[in-house]
Amino acid sequence: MSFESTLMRSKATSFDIAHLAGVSQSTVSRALRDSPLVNQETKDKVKAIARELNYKVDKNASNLRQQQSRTIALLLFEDPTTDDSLINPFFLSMLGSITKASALAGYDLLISFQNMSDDWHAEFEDTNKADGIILLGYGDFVDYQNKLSQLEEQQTHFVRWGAADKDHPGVSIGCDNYQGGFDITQHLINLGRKNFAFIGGADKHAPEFQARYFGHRDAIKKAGLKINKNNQVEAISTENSGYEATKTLLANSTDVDAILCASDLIAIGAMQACQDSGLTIPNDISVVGYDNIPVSRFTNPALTTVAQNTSLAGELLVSSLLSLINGEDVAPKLMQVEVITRQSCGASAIDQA
Amino acid sequence: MSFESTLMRSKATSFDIAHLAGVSQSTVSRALRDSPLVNQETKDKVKAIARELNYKVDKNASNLRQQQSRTIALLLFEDPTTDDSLINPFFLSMLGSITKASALAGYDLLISFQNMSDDWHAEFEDTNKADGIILLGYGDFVDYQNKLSQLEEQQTHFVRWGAADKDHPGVSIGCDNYQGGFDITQHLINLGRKNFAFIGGADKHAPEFQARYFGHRDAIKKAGLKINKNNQVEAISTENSGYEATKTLLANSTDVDAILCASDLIAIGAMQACQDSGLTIPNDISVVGYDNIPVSRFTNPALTTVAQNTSLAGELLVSSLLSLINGEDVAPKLMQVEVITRQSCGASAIDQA
DNA sequence: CTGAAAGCGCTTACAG
DNA sequence: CTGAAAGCGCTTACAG
Repeated sequence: MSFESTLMRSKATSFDIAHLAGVSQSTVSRALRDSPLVNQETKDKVKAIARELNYKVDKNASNLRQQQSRTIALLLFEDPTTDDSLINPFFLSMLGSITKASALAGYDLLISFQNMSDDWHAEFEDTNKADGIILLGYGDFVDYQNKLSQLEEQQTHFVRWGAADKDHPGVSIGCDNYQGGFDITQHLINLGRKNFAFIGGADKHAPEFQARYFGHRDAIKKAGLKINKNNQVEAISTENSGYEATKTLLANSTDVDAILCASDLIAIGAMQACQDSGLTIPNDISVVGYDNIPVSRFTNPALTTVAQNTSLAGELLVSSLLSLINGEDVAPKLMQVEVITRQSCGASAIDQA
Repeated sequence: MSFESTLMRSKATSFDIAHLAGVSQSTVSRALRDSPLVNQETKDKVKAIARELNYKVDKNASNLRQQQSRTIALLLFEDPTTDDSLINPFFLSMLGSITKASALAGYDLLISFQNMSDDWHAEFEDTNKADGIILLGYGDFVDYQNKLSQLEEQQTHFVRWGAADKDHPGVSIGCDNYQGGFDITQHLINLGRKNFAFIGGADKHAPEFQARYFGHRDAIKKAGLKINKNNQVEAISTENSGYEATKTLLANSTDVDAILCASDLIAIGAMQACQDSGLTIPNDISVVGYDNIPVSRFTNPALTTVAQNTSLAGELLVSSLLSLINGEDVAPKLMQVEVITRQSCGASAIDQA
């Protein structure tokens, strides 16, 4: 036992202040919350004493009484990552704006991994630890969807980052993945590329990736070019998975001149695989990504990619959730995307030709 | 008003379970917490009903009664960043392990920016929202130190990432910055570099940077090389600041052949400034960084830097804080660093010469 | 092994 | 404008 724990200060309560101010505890409570019922002089006196005693309202008592927590839970999917971060860098880039938006709204932000508890669907709101939940990421969408349905059944307040789809439960905030896939493919077509490959899932287990694939496919069709189904290779969003998938692709297809990766992490692995196979990017082959993660401007060559506005995303996630908590109806939101042209697509080389 | 809010489910309480199980509410409480006092059959019955009703213990009530929150507050300094992330990437890389370590210990993690509230030094523990605080980052250490002293005075439980120093308040977990500065400079000396510059603060406003500088300086001295005081240029940890400082350096000193940057972010700006000035890295000049942030392996050329074990750091931060909360004495911890050799130092070129 | 009761520190309806 | 009282949903000392 340390010295400290024996000497532990006991925190002041509203009764202590009431005693010192010569008023009732109810008046203290009202004064501190700036109730119009309380005389200004009384307020001033109470506040002065509170300040002096370093008094802070006990959140547990206050929350219990008011049956709310003024807290948002942010649940992150624990991703497999190359480094020790455990979190997809794209989500990491939203964290600042989510934190800021929560604070500005007067809400605390609780952060946790989704898979640390089987009960994450109930853990937060049912215990009154949080008034609502923000969900970032998932492993397999099909499994995830079941959990979402449970959340909805239990009338939990939640919003999630991801693909908007009428069949999917809950309110989603996401970018227009179809358009992103279309636009960046169109960009490659404009650059003269003809034989495309897509690295990443293209089925319902990863609906964002799937929408990107559909946009990609439709841009190719519209240009009257050929689609080779064998040139779509599954990958999860990691460098390693992108590397392996690209190795597989290159072993089977020798004429590919452009690879669209479903994420920047995949693209980093894909570039490495191309280079290890003796291909020069972008001269022999274009490689582009999706997400515009911080690393993407530093890869060699710098990665052409699709940017999603993470700052706005964070704000929308928070504001939508708060609306939901307030009992308002909230529509899913679809944000615009932007193609970021750098070197890996071959834009500069070809543009100047 | 939406349909939902009218139909709001009312959560089950321990009294509901007691009623259904035909026992007292105290017994329900004991059974749910697996008290050895309760008969196994009673426990089973109570637990079954709780599961069925989707019952969860109300945290506010439980915390209020127990006068603890089982929550840790993580306070991040809001950094100026080039993108919208607002958080230094080095701290971001600790987030996963902190989150994980907290969850494993049964603690919730509250996350907030330090500067969102003037009162952050009291906001969390005094309100019983958190049992203790983890501090990551700061702007100016001198200002920060005052806040730390206040925290200590109020007997708040806190740990911080940073330089251990007997004069600094509180328990710190950090890496051996002196050694890191020494080792990477020694590495450059081994490579044949002779005229050094240091970009970053070297005074008490940034003690980690200062320790790195001292290590740097002592390595140069030990090798019998000259130290040019004008070759230390102030910079905060951003790419832009690193860029500007390096521009200033290059305008005044033409013979520098190696730059040690106090952080990777600074180094990224420094490399850009060198390249913009027509210098080739590492042929004309070596540039090395500190932190081994995710981006550092992708810069062009890849950045030689000093790695700090962020995964272990997160775990130590959490475990130290929990010890403090439990009234144990906790010693500051100093972790070892490791030089990560990549291309920007010129190792491969020179090694092979 | 179980129950009745107190109490954690607030907010707020009720009464004046 | 102010106060006395109830009650939010638990945990735990006390009594049996």
